[in-house]
Amino acid sequence: MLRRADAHGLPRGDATTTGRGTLAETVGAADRVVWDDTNRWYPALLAAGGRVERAYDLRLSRAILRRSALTAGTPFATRPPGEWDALGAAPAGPDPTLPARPDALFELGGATPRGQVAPSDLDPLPELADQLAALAGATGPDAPGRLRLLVAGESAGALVAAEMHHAGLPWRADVHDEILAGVLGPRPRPGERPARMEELARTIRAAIDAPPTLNPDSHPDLLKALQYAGVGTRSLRKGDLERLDHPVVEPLLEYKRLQRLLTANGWTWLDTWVRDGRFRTEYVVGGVVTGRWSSSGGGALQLPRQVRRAVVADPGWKLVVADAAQLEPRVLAGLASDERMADAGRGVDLYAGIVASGAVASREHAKVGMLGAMYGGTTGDSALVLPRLARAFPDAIALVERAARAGERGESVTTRLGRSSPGPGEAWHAAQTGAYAAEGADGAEGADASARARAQTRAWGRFTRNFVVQGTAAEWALCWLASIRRRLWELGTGDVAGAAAEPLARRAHLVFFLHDEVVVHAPESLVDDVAAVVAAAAEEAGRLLFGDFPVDFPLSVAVVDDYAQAK
DNA sequence: AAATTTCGCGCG
DNA sequence: AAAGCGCGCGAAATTT
Repeated sequence: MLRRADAHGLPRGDATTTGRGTLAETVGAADRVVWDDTNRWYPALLAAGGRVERAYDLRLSRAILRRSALTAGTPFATRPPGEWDALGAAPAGPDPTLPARPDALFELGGATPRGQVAPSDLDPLPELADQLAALAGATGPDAPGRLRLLVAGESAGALVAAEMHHAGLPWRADVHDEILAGVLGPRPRPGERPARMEELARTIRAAIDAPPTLNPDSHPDLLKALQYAGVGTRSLRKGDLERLDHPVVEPLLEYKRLQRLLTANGWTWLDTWVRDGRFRTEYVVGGVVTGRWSSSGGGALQLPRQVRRAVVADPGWKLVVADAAQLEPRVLAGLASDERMADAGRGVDLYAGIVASGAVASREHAKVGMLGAMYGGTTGDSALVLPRLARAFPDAIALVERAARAGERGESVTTRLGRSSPGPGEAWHAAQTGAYAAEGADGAEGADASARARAQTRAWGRFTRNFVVQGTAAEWALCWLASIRRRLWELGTGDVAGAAAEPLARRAHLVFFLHDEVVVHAPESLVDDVAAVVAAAAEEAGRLLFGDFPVDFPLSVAVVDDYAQAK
């Protein structure tokens, strides 16, 4: 069931019951759609050549409003969990241009996974009314406005995610194969190691006098063999191995590097995830508690730099790659209204600005210091320069410290637009009270328990410390994405061949998003406009979050033929 | 045999 | 021993 709504999100006209077949006609004239789950409707609509201008995603918005501290006093937030809370995300797709995902558990219209409610059973109208009431009842500075912006951004993100899945990331399988063959040797037969890796395996065995049966992929066996050969290591981590002085280290690190490429982004990956020159992943909007996106399929948010050369624009097209420079510290400056940090960020390089302010001696110190402040680092250079940063930027540092203390007390924290962190959970509380009981007891066990509890306390403080920054940065990114999407559409079609029936075929469109970075696939004739669009959108995002507070969000923008050229 | 855990590494 | 935040994924080991 769908419902027409006006520009304020208020229902207009009668409810419409529709099947997917008639969806394109049904929403064709609507300026805004409210639906249970973007993933359930939008892929088919896109496949039918449709597009939605604006949407309200009830599932995603509900998740935010049920937990937000800003709506905590409303009946909506305090009601016990209901059917809408059990609503699982629909799978993205099916996309007619792509065969079913190899591991797809179910298809649209098929069985509903255990424990999840089929959305068709639920009436969106009362749910929408409830959510609008919760929004209206939000409390705090600018409360309704901020939360409305957040749910609008989250919903727009869902549109972007579905559209990116539909369009796919241009991917040249032949270039990818070239990269693999260059490093690993030609594609081996199934079950065999690539030539270069087999060679390295032999070198590794020779260096530690191991039998030819030693499989370097077996951690326990390899670790034992290393210890037997007198290589003093207790792990196989790259960082640990690098510190060792032994002839086996170099071939072993090289082997691991190749093994990683082969298993994560090798020929199997190519066969599985690239079809007809496109890589399609499923973006999971709000997949991270902080509001960041995650992805499912192909490890899309971990594409190694090594293979990005295979991301190539179509003939007559370019990739416009834009990333926000030092997004998180800038967001922190805005969150804390720290004018001195905002000043330091006036240029393209905030860390250089911090050095210029005299707070620290080097860019590296500025960087590890800020990262430590936002992550809760307590060791090394990061801890060393923190006091200097705290003196130079007291407001910013105080904000993350407050967030950490709140987490240590078991309280939740909230982003700029109103996304609140989850509580620490039962095990955490149990450890706290358990440790309290153990304090009185003598002996190593009591001390142990309370040490563990303290470590957990601090760990949750680091989580909430980071939550406010990472979560607000994710909100900035949502606003950025939504603005880019709207502005790209307004650019219209480029001077390029393409099917007229396909809305994106001749328009610049988003094809990739990675936390603080976007890739737009654009007809050559539009690249200057696209570069202007992403910059204007970044400015708009900053204004939406921080109003008149003068914090800048500069971008680095590259117009390239392949993704690897961007950095 | 299937499900779950461990380790490690890629990305921001 | 733990260790600065957030993730997804694959192979081998381990458990059921």
